[in-house]
Amino acid sequence: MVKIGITEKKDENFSEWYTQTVLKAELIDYSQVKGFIILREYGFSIWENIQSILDKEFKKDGTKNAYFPLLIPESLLNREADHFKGFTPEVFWVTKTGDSDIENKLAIRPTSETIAYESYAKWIKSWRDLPLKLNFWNSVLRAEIKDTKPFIRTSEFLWQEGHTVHETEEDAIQQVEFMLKLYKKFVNEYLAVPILTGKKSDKEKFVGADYTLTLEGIMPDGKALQMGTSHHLGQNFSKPFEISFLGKDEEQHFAWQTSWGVSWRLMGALIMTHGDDKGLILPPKIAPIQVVIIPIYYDDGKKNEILGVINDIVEKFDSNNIRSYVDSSEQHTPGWKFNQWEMKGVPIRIEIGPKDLENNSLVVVKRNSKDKKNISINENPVDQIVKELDIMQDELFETAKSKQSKMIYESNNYKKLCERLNKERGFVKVDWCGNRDCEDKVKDETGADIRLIEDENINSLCIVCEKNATNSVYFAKSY
RNA sequence: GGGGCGGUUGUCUAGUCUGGUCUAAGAUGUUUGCUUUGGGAGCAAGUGAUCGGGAGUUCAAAUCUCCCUCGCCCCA
Repeated sequence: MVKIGITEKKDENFSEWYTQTVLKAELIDYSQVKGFIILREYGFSIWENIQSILDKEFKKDGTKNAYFPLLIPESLLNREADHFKGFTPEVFWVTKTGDSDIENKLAIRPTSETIAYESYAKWIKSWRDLPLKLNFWNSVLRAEIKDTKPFIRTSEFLWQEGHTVHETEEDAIQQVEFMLKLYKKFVNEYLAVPILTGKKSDKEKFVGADYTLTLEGIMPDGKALQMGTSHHLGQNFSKPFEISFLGKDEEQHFAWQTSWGVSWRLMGALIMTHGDDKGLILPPKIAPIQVVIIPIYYDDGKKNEILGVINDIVEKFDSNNIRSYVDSSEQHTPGWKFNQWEMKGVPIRIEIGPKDLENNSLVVVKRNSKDKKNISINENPVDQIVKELDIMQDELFETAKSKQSKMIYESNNYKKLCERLNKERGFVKVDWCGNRDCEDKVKDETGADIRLIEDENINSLCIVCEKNATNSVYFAKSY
């Protein structure tokens, strides 16, 4: 047999496996420019599914979509000093039009806070204008010099950024927490990826935020992947951008703000979490094609009969909102198609050939378990497949959860913490005093940082300095 | 930020060390025809590469030198 699929095993050479999978499943291709990838139609349709589900949820919460420009004047970008400092090393600048220099250079947006808030300041006059909740589906550019990886770290990425403005701090906090929960629910229920959630340390939070809430995935190689963030911006932007309103008390107040986003990193997490040695495995709820149907025939008579049966099934799939595809191409043998669609992660495959026609049945194969069974054409096969898709969605989540739980450790000994982080990777839960020095010490020794703060106000000792600890946190190496 | 490996046709690989046999080989793909189809079919003919880009050394460069670029891996 010629080996033309994925040639690396997921357990043995995870990085190479990942690269091959995203390329061979035709999710992406590389572009001519370092750090930039082409999202191909199959990959884009996964992103479209993510978009459409989240978009509905945002709108339910009263958030509306808008679009802001790609180019930001430097004067706007540096109005909030911390924010500017945080982003400036990775900003792409536009300095010319044609051959002429631009007098005031323009930043290609690394994120839209500044350009949006300039407008927000003009639009918001009174408490009646609040809350203002907008979301932008766009791409942002942040120069990545090294260690680029499709979906995980690229210089341009697709995402959504939500930007809300509120009358009170309580309202803003509620929004920040609401978005975290919304994201978590989506990631768990649709992507079937288990995550941990919590607060970022001051070192790791979004520059310009009071605090940042995060969703952290644990990839099969034990490294953390930040899969989304929700920021409480406090009044850090409303003050420099003068987003103020006349309150019910007839006084001027600075507004309270939030921003939150998820990117196509979610797709990276999806691929890493579920894939196997044969390629992608896509959870049914997010798969562009949920069921692929492969006809098998030896002569034209059977061919027409089989395609007829398939047409009936496809109609039923359509009316049940099941995304199906019939691979009736004649340039490949069924065996080739089996491998191809497995590589592309389609949850369920149906085979139908002369033998099945005789028995009045279909062969149904599940991508995750490779279980193969016959189901009768007469007994509502579509209903059965709908059920199988539901079951598979759950199975993928359960499998991912049990794998993830094996990579979460606790420790109360500094040496063991370092050993663990250096050797086995994974997340290690420890108690921490809240001091930046202790955080940096672990980073220096292991390369790991605090991925999230889980509990606050605990009563224990810091694993590094052994003074009073205030938080329990997870350390991990990260993408 | 530091280090290592690599780029040869759409894809994968040989050739590079030791320059000449390379007018670049094989597999796979692709096109046409026949034949086949239940786990990556077969035969035949055709197609496809300014050897990542630039400069240099040389009588002669895929091969040596320098610069650039893209990808991958390890470390921080």
